[in-house]
Amino acid sequence: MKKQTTIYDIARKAKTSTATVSRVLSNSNYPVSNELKERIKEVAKELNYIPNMIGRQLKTNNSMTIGVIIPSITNPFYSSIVLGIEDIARSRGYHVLLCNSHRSSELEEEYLKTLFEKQVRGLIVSSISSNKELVEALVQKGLNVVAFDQTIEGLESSQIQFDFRKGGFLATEHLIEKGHRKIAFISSPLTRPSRLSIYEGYQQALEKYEIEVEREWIQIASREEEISERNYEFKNGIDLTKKLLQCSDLPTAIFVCNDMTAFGVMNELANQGIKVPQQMSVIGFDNIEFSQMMTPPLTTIQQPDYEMGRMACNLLLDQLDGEETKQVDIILQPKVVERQSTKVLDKVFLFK
Amino acid sequence: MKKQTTIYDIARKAKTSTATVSRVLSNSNYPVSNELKERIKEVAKELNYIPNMIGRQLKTNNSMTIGVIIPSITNPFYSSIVLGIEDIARSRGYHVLLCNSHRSSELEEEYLKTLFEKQVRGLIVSSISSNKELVEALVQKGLNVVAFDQTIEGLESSQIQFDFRKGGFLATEHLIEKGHRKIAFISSPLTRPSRLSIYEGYQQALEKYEIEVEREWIQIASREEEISERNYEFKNGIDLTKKLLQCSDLPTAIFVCNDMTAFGVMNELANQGIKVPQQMSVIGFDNIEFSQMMTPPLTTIQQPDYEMGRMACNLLLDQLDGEETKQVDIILQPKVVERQSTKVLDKVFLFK
DNA sequence: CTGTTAGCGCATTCAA
DNA sequence: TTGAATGCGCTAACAG
Repeated sequence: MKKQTTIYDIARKAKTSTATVSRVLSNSNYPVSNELKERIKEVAKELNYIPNMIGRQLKTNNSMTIGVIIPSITNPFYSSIVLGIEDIARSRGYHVLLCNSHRSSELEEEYLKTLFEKQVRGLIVSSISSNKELVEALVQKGLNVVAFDQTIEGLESSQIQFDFRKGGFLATEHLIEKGHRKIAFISSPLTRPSRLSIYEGYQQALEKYEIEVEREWIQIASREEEISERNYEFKNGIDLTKKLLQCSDLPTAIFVCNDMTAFGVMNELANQGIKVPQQMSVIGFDNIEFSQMMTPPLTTIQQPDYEMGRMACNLLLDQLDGEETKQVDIILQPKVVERQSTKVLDKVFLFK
Repeated sequence: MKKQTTIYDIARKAKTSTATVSRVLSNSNYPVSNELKERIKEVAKELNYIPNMIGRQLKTNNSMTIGVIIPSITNPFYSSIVLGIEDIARSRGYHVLLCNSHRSSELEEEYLKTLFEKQVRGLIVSSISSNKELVEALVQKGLNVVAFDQTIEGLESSQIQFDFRKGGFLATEHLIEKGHRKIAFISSPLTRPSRLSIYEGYQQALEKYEIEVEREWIQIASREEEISERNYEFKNGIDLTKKLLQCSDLPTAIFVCNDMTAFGVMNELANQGIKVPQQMSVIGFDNIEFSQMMTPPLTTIQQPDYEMGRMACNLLLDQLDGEETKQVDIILQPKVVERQSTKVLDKVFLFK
């Protein structure tokens, strides 16, 4: 990188001081005569001046940058959230430093630290780590944090939660209302609170309607795949469905913990010649953009990704701009988006 | 943000100088006695010291950060590329500042400037803008750039190109080899060189095999939707297919300029009860992860997204680390990934 | 081996 | 209205 032009160069050429140049070029409202103002701007343009924000940051201790940590950037659910965050950040003059934890606690901690070192003014995070010491330490040091997706219990910061338990309940109830009683559950490992809640919702619905379910119908992946496994969830859906289909007594409906996994489920069902929804109903969770693009379009639980991103960012920037650290705690409500992957149970199944 | 502990605080408490503290904590290999080294580390831990990279940056003029500009973060093609970039960047100790131009030239220019202001050491960009003045100016100022996807003609920097024309040719030829002669083309606006090349490839294949095609079979969207239109391409596919299906003489196969649009095409075909591939063959372009998840899985042209990201990043960092600005120009080759959305034309169609 | 000092680019206090 | 001077946190040249 060559030596860049600085305000000093401009000051010299415009025969004035760096102070005045700074005042003009940083749009300060400090009074400067119009004549001088013009001259400085002219010289700046002439020299192709582009300010060095590092200098400004060091002085003002205000980076106008926020950090975002998510588990997976290739999962459309998260990329939609990031889009929401970014849209708001941009409109309010902030920039986003995006980090992809790859579902790894170690990477998450590393990023957490780096973001702080880079002096981000705030942080939006879907934490994967059960160890919250570091986040808490940073909050203690004055970092503003908004947690979403995976909420961090006891953290002194704003949170955007989602009622996963109710979502799990609604999904299961939707199937029950369609006449299903043999309802399978396919899920990634229950290592995250969100997934555990979904599972609880499923169980609660079964209980409420006094339905008993075969052990084998509950297929939960045992290991969490970390780092660079790209379509991990899709593959997971395929594998778990294979296992499920080995049961002697098959379910008539499957509730899947998220849409990406549900795509794997549908894929394997198609492979084995099982028609959705005629022979098997499938309901997902998240309502990512792609769920409407599937054939058949996937019935699922709506989690407003883009809006969550916007909300999280607005919350954070309100805190940053307002100086006051009032904690807000929001719980978003789920709803069923019925499409064509679920249907009323055929009588032939009912009396089987 | 409260006042953070600095090396000065540590120096005072450890009864030494900031220079020595800096030497120890920045892992310099400058000799410091073990005893003092230990003491400093201890005090640093005690005070929960986290270095301020802004200070270091201002001094060393080395941010260890690279910028990335892509048109859409929610398009899996780009998010896979970003994943590839990020994986390499991380492994080589760099960080990524990601910007989403929303297919807007203005936003792109704004980001370009901001990234430079933030002192990124290099830039990986899929440029949407036809005005390359700003990029060129920045390159002139010493910014290292690697362009991909949309190549920037005449730019003094490395490029990772893709043979879009050949890809378009191969896709069309694939359909021709399956016996198709009535081959439609559906595309987003041909405003980008990449898409124009795909279209040329399509035309060349038709010419080579002496095939004439109805005007109406070539459906190209007229306006490029910018900013925050999330599933723009999907919708586009739906709209253009609707138009196409109004033709009196229908094609037997459709070549779509990218997978996302192809999803819209397949969706609308399903809606109108037209079976893929029995009644209509569809081939896409890109081979994003989701194309394998569709029913039927989409036949498409492979563009190695993740690997392109890795390659671009390695190229850039080689330049940065090596000091030498040797320009590399790579043209990646396309290949057909045959899945189940295309099939040999039925005789019933042949003799119709 | 250790400490003193200068300065990276900028904004801001203070004095004029 | 302008300019000189200071310092943000850190590293590096230099001196000891």
